[in-house]
Order: sequence, then C-alpha cells, then structure tokens
Amino acid sequence: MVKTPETHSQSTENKILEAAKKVFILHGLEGTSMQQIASEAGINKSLLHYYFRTKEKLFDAVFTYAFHYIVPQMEGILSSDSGINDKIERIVTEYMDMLSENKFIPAFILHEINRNPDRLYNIMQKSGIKPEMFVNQFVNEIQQGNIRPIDPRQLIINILSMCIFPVAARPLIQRIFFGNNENAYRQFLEERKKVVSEFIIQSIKP
Amino acid sequence: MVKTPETHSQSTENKILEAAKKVFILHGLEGTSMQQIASEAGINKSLLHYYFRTKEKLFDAVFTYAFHYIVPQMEGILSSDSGINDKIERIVTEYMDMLSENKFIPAFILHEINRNPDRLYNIMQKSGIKPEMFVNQFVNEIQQGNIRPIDPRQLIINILSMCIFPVAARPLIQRIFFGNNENAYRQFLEERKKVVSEFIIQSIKP
DNA sequence: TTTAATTTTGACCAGTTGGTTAAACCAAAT
DNA sequence: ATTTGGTTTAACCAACTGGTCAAAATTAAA
Repeated sequence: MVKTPETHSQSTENKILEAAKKVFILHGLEGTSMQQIASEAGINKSLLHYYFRTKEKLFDAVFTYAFHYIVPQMEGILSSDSGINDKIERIVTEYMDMLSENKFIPAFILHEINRNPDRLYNIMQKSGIKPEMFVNQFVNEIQQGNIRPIDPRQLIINILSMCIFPVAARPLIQRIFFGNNENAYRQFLEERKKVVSEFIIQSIKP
Repeated sequence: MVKTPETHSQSTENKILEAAKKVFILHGLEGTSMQQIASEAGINKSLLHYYFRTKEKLFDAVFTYAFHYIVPQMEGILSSDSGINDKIERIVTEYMDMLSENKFIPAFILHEINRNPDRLYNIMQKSGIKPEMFVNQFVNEIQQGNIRPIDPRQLIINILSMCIFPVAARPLIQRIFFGNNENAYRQFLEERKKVVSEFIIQSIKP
C-alpha cells in the first residue's frame, strides 16, 4: 500500500506535536531548537524534519492549535437568546476557565503577535472567526437601550484584557500579591470570574 | 590615570545599551544574538563582551531599564489630594501615554515574565515599587464609602489589564479592527484613555 | 519469501552561537 | 620618545543551529 504523506504514523506525529506544543509555548519560535523538541519527544532530530519539513511548518501546526484555543467558538453563547448580562457572564467564565487550563498560551501568543503579526492574522482568518459577530451583538444591545452607548471595539478589548492579562502576567502577579503561592492565585482567578463579570456589567449599565 | 571598570567610554557604552535595548525588546533574550546587537551598534562583537561580560549581564541592564518604564513612579499622583476619580483618570492617561510611546515593551516584559519570573521580580524589588501603596489607597476609599467594596488587587489588575493589553496585542488588534492602519489605532488608543477611565469609575461607584 | 514502501537513525554539512585571547591601537603621562 | 592604560579588533574556540542524506530498520504487500 502506498501511503500518502498524510498517512504518517499517528502516534509519532502526535508525540512530536505534543512535545513541540510544550516547548514552543514555553520558549517561543526563536527560543526553541529542533533538538529540544526531539529530546522532549524522545526521538531523533531527523525524524522531526521527516514529519514536518521545516521548523516553521512545525511551528505553524502548533501555533494554529494554540490559537484555536484562545479564540474558541463563542458563537453558541452569543446566538443564544439569553440577556446580555447573562451572555457576558458566561463568556467571561468559560474563557477564563480555558485560559487557566492553558496558562502559558496567552504570553506565548502575545509574544508571537509581535514577532510575526501576519502569521497569526492569516491563521485567524482561516479559523473562520468573525469579529463582526461580537461587534453586532453589542450594537444591537445599544440600539435597544439595554447598555449605554460605547464603542463596541473598546468594550470587546476591555473584556479580553481583563481575562487574558492576569494569566499572561501570572508569574509576576503571583509573586507580588500572593507570595508565589500557586493555590492562592488559582483561588484569586476563580473569584475573578465573578469580579470581571460584575465589573463589566456594572460599567455598561445604561 | 587608572580608570575603574565604571569609567568605560560613555559614548560606546551608550551606543551598546541603545542597540541592545532595541534588539532585545524586539526579539527577547533568547531570540537575540550578540552579533545582532554588535551590528546594530556598529561595533565589534568582542567589544560587547568587553563592556558587559556576558549576554545575561547586558540583558539585565536593558531589562532593568525597560522595567522602570512600565512601572514608573506613580507616587506623585497617588499622594496628591485630589479625589479618587481624578487620580484614576490621571494614572490611566499618563500610563497609556507612556505605553504608547514604548509600544514594544509590554509584550517584551510579558514574555520575559514567563521565561524568568525571578529575574523580573528581583529587579522590581530593587526598584523600590511598593504595591501596598496602591492597595492602601483603595482600601481607604472603600472605608470612606467613596467606592463600592472590591478586592483592591482585582481593581489594580483591572486597570493594568486594560492599559497594557491593547498595546501588547496591538499588531493583531490593529489588523482586525483597523485594516492595519496605524494612525487609526493611535486614534483608538487616544480615545481609549477616556473610555478606560470612565469604565473604571463607573464600575466602582458605591 | 521476496519485494516494495515507509519509518527511523547516525553521520554529516555549512553557518551561527556565546565567549576567549592576544595582539594592535590610541590618548595621555612621564 | 617611551611607557602606560584603557579601548578596539581579528582570529579563534567548542558547542550548537536548522537541515540533508544515505543507509538501516521496520512494516506491509506480492
């Protein structure tokens, strides 16, 4: 049987992707060597090039994955028929949960956004994310007088900021405010879900 | 005259620091090579090692500088006798101004926070920044009933988030919302100063 | 069992990495 | 004019960089 390039051994390819994910997200594209990834995966360096011809191609695969994590499908929540306050609370909660479970991704993405903006932008385009969906949602609510007039883009960035930043800056904040106690910070992030929701809802009251 | 190690040629040392600052902030510690810095400074690679023995030492010098930018002395504003709303507006405005002028620093710092948290924490300690100052300020206002009860740490992080994130994620946001038009984003950040201030003030009303 | 295709490996490549060293350079002091 | 000191440079180092290649090992088809 003639295997197409896509028929690569599933297990090895997965091992590589898992290892690459781990190392790339910790050190970024430039800070990571193919040897590090190979070692992490417990395989030969040549095998990396056999599965993903170049470092860039391997990175793209991992990056696409990481991105789909940080900008997931929120369509379900948005298109539900609950009120705006309810939607905000659900989005904030689910988003912060996801970020807490992938705590190295935010800083990684922010770094790569600045290193190669177009790469991320292209991946985002392909992912089918439509920012207008979020914008329209808020425009409607403003027109109906449910929230006060505010530039929807500003509001979206406010929400994203308050969810992403405390995870991206976690190692420092954890040291400053919580004596580097990991559980204390986890608890803090847990409470924060409610805090951020209330903060936003309170600030957009008509 | 016997020159002490501190008597290094001011001009060369400055050239190096300027070049290192530029390259480090763009590429991070691991993404930067000594040769890049030497070329940027228009000097020999050996000369780098002559002035700053190792890459780490040079990085520390630059990093300390960058950090003093992002956590500047806000004591003046805090200790003034204006009302809390006024203080918030001034802090947000001045902080966002500074960030806009140093737009690569936020992502750089966030990256290095995750790469080597202790380095940054130590530098912060030495810088004399006292987080309690900010905390106490809000505790007082809450006790006096000027703002609603809220964990001061949450409030501080809310403010920092909304100021820092839009600069750190700038290249992507600029593409998504403004067709990569730099002036449009600058304008957006300009308006944002007011938006964030109002957003915070509105959300902490008693 | 032979054949054919895929998977894995180690040796190797030219270029780069951070860092060292000794010699050259240069201004000022003697 | 020579010595002295800091400054700058080119040559060099071992280790590592991303990447290639041909041969070996494995697997599956005939």
